[in-house]
Amino acid sequence: MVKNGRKVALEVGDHVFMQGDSNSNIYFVKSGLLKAYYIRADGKEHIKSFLPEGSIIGSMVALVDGDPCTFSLVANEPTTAIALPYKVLADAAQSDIELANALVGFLGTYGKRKEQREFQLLSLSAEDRYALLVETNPDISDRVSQADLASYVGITPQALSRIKRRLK
Amino acid sequence: MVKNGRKVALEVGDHVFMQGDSNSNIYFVKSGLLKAYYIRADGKEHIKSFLPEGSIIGSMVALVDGDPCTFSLVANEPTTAIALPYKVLADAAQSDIELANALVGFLGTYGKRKEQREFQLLSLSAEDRYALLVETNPDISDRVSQADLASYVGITPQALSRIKRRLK
DNA sequence: AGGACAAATGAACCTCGGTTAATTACGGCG
DNA sequence: CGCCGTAATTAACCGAGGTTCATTTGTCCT
Repeated sequence: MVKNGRKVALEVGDHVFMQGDSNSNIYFVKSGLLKAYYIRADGKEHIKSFLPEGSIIGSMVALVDGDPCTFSLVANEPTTAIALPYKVLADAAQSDIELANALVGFLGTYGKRKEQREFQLLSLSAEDRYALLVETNPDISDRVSQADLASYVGITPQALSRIKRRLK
Repeated sequence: MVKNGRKVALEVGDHVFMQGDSNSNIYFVKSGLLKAYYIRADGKEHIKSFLPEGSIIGSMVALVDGDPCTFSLVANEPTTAIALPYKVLADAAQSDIELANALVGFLGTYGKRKEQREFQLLSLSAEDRYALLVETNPDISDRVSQADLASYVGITPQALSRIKRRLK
């Protein structure tokens, strides 16, 4: 099924889609690193997640309801990915039990990830979230800028710098 | 399918499950109001979500991986719900295409909700989150205590009191 | 009506992170 | 090597929210 997808090659800074676009594809990241982020009305950016090779991503509301994407997706490194329209997947799943269950697996994993993120944002301090990120994803924290790390944690680069000093 | 579930009746304060329990049921809230919350190591509570009648809830990691529940679920009003083991659902979905697609629908909706919550926690101030809650769920904000509202928004009751005053 | 307990508000003080702006690394690259 | 643009750090100030504790407002109960 995935083999039917369209291959996408991206240079650093290329966007897969922008917040507000109509785009109901699911993307399978083959190599490189994507960055998903929100832009607020006042222009501030907030990083939603990092998507290294092996990740699967799409805007849930765009996939499920066909609404405009709620975030932007950009390449942080030269990246290759496979694009597959969700509708194709969902339609095929109507008659393909195996595919339907694969979809269940994907959605379950996605829900799990978001549940963890919700917990972290709700119950952990910025310092704890940073420490957790470094501990669980040392590779990621090496591959992105301080500013992006800070944005992911939900603070400014300056605050992250302070935290790093505190942690000595 | 849902008819095969076990009926659960709860008084105010009764727990459906506690954080750390093994419980891989999906619950369909028929009437009343449930409250999902995390307990941190230091004893602080943080409300994950309110589940009024019509909601569907379960601990995603418990459902998908069989891990201990990551949060507690308690009745905030006298509540009736239907409990259905996720495994039963998932297994039945292996051979029932319609059910599999219903499951896809549930998981998609769940992912959407969590995506929105992530956005709010990451990009909105406490004041904005409170205003948004009152605007989109006026019923909920009437049915729960100030302390619970504050906990959901991610602040203390005192801070919420200040915010309300600011908003006059 | 009065009493008792919980919920909500208010005030004083403190801390963390935001803001702004200056300063110091750290690459390319001519 | 020195220049320049970007990233990272540091500092000074400010404001939102946390903490603690006191006070007020409810609400239920008899």
